Amino acid sequence: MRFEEVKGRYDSKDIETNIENFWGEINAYEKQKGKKSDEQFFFVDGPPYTTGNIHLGTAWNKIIKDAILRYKRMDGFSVTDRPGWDMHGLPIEVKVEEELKFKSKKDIERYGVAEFVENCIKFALRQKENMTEQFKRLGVWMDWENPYVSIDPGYMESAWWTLKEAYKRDLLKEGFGVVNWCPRCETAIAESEVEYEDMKDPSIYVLFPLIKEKSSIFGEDENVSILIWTTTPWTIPANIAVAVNPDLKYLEISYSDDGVEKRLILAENCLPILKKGGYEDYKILKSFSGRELEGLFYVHPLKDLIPKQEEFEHRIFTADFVTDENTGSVHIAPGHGEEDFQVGKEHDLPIFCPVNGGGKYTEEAGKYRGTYVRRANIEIIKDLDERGFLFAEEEILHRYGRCWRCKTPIIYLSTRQWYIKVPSIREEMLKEISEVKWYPDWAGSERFYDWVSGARDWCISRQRYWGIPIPIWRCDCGNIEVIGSIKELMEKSSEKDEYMGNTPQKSEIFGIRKSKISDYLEYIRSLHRPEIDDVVIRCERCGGEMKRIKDVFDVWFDSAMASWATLGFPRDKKRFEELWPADFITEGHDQTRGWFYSQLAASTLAFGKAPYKSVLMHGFTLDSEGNKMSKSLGNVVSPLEVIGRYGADALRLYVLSNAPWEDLKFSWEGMKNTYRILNILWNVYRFPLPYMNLDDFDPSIEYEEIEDYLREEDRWIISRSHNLIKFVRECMERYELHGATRRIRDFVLEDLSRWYIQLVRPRTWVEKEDKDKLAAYYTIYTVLMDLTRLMAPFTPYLAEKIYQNLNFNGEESIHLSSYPRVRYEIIDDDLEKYMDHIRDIVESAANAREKAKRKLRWPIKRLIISPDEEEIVAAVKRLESILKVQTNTKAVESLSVGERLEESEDVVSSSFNGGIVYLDVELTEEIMAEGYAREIIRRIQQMRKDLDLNVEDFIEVSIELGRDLKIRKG
RNA sequence: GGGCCCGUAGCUUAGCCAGGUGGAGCGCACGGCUGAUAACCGUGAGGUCGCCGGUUCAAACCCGGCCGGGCCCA
Repeated sequence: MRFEEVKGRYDSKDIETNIENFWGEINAYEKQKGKKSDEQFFFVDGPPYTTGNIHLGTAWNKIIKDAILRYKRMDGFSVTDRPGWDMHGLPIEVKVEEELKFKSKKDIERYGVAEFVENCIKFALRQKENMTEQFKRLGVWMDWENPYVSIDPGYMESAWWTLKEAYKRDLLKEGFGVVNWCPRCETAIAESEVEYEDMKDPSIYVLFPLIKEKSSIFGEDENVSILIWTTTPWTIPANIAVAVNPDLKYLEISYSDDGVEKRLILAENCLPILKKGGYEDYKILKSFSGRELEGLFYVHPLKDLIPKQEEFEHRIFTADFVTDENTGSVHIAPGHGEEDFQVGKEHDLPIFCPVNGGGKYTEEAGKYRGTYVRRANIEIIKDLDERGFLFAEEEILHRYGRCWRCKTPIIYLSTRQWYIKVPSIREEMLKEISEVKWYPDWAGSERFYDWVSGARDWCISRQRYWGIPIPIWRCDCGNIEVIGSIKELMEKSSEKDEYMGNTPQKSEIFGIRKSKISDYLEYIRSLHRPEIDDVVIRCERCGGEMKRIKDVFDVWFDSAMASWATLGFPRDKKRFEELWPADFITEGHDQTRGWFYSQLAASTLAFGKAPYKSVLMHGFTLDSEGNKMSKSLGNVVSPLEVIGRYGADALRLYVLSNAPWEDLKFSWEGMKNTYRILNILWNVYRFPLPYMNLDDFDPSIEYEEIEDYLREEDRWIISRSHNLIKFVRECMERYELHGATRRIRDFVLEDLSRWYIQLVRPRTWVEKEDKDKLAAYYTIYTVLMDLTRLMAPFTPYLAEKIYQNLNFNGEESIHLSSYPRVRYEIIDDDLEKYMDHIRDIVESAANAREKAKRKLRWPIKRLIISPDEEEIVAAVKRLESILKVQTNTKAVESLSVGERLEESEDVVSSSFNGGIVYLDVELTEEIMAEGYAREIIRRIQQMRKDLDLNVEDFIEVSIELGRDLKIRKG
């Protein structure tokens, strides 16, 4: 038996286990890697963060990548498919802190940084292993044994090199800036590490009394205050200024407060808020533009409690960002807000920030010293009220940021941090965006372009432990050294004999294989904190001791290097010159401000060039309602659960049928349906096997040998399959994976299962040697072989399974074979068009039968076509035999174009796209005989089925006829 | 509040770029086939193409506004 006959339905679990083992046995992946090609496809994997498990989104991401990489390999490219892992950063630190039940940084210091970092290494490595196993289960072929990891000293060195490039180009600066700050983790955190959610906060309106001696626009007896609004009372101790919009209209209002006449200033559109303070009676006295208010002085309302405030002058400035919401005047605390900071910088104001890293007030906050800022809100409100400055107070539910790991509400603090001066290279970056091919186009030209246009300085420093140590050494004299490589550090280090003298990491970095290193942990630790912090450099300027600044890099800086760090650059320049920049990357649309951005910034500063040539931006996975999946909503679907129920192939085909750049609303219904399609394909595949075996079909037969025996339907399905190949290839070139998969699904369902297999079935039952039957076998075989290779990137297991059974002299694995190529000469577009018409007519005839209540089992005397155009006539003429069989008709007639028939008792009609079908349903004796015969057959078959008989079981039949029927011979 | 994307039958969606009869699958109702059979196939019902306005002889499609969802930012 040439082909293994297949019993039973499509069983994904069985197939996928079986094929996974098969790949393992023959080392399929390694063999594929061994295939060399001159054509390189340098793909860079966006490294997932190693925390917890994969989810549906990361699964989709890797499946998209795998489908594209498999396609590229089959199409003859040598593919770089090294996966990456993002393993540093706060999320892991927080996990480890949780494991160790730590509450603050002090606990870490007490425990020991070295031990803590070692825990982080172990945690990250453990998660990496977990997630690798899960990705593998999706059928993803990547170089899992040899991933790039951001914690490898070799990788870290690339980050050092990059920072030094920034330094050389004067793109690195240290400066004060306002950052998102987690008071628990006591570090700056990235915007991406901030999670926004609704929170209740006070919402207060505060009067800042103007100093009349310095405010000439008011009369001498006027005690006027400017009204501001804030949801962070705790920032008022740090208030330095008030901002108004220069172009808005402001009003001076007189109102009565417990009988005392008072005056305040607010924006015209904010009048309604007077009611909030309970002041229904008021008078408008004057109006000013914001510009006229500029330069007025006011008194800090809590200056008696905060002595330091006595030292500052408080003034009104104008700023365009101020809107006429709330009061139209914004309280400015340059130490506690980005915009505030900008105002401060512009006007050279003091950056007053009386809050420490732990979120508590410092000495400078006077009365409030030692209090945790959010806890001080109530007291501050009370103090304002006692002094008569609290105009109104309420509560507000608004979105407020929390540290996404430890959930502590963040605060904004001005601190000294290290920055990459991105605005200096912004124009270069924008230019590079247009050099990149974006899929879809708007991902680059609109979304990303807009984002980069607003690019600001990139804060790269973090006050934490688990990250790439920033390679800046500083001397007390102010001199700094930015170190670009381990070698450079060793040369400059005054203790180089002790540091890294004979440790394994040195060997690794200078080219000795990792397998010789006895202790991988030690190797990784060598370049991390705290070991690295002990290295000192002799200051060239003053001869003093330079020490490393304590900061580590923002993790986004790590992954920004991926495209060259994965090539070992700068140590290995050859591969870099050969491959860089990346041909292709693909990630979710959240990476617009993430990896797409960080890579572009780093690459532009280091090479003046985008690190990727093309980018596919994909969507997010949402639940069936279109809401995001989150643990708190309880709507998370695990990819492993999906695989458990329907298999990896079905999951892959399902997610790949979604337009990549659109969000994917996961539905179990959709999964079920996709599984069903694979089952139909499975049935199509297994149906001919027994017949082929029975006839000892030889698949080595060539098209030219059998060409003359091919029926029209054979030519048709072959033509269809080559048009399919053409279409799928075109889609893949544009990364329109959904176009490809949907067209394949349609082909399987419509062309193969519902049409060709129905047409071809009777031919396989002929029990003698027959060229017509052979032609059918050939056709099915050829079409299946093309189809299965076409599908290999999408459903790698099922494709392999079918291939392994059908293949006779091809590659050992389907994934080592090449992608089908179009044979234009066997595409017959006319024939395909004709067949469409025939299918329309058959469908319409079925419709007419329904009207005439005539089952398909009963033949029809005549089928008459009234065509709207000559093409229909041609189609009917060429494919008449198919039409006859499929409509179970004795005769087919065609009228001339436009000619119609009258309906009658025996003639029913139904229109189709191209004309009208008439059925002559007159019952002749012959037709009745045939009809009843088939009724009897059907009855017998049903009884056989009810009795569970086999095909080869013989039965005895006796038939009793009703009195109207008689035996008719023939 | 801003940028980008999405909004088509009960559900999942094609069509929109290059305006001119809105297609499909699931589900539902009815039926067929009985040599793919715990499968397969057909017919039918079901659509204000998110809402409003504009351009046009003609708009699901182009333009503007609004509403709802997503991502990112403020």
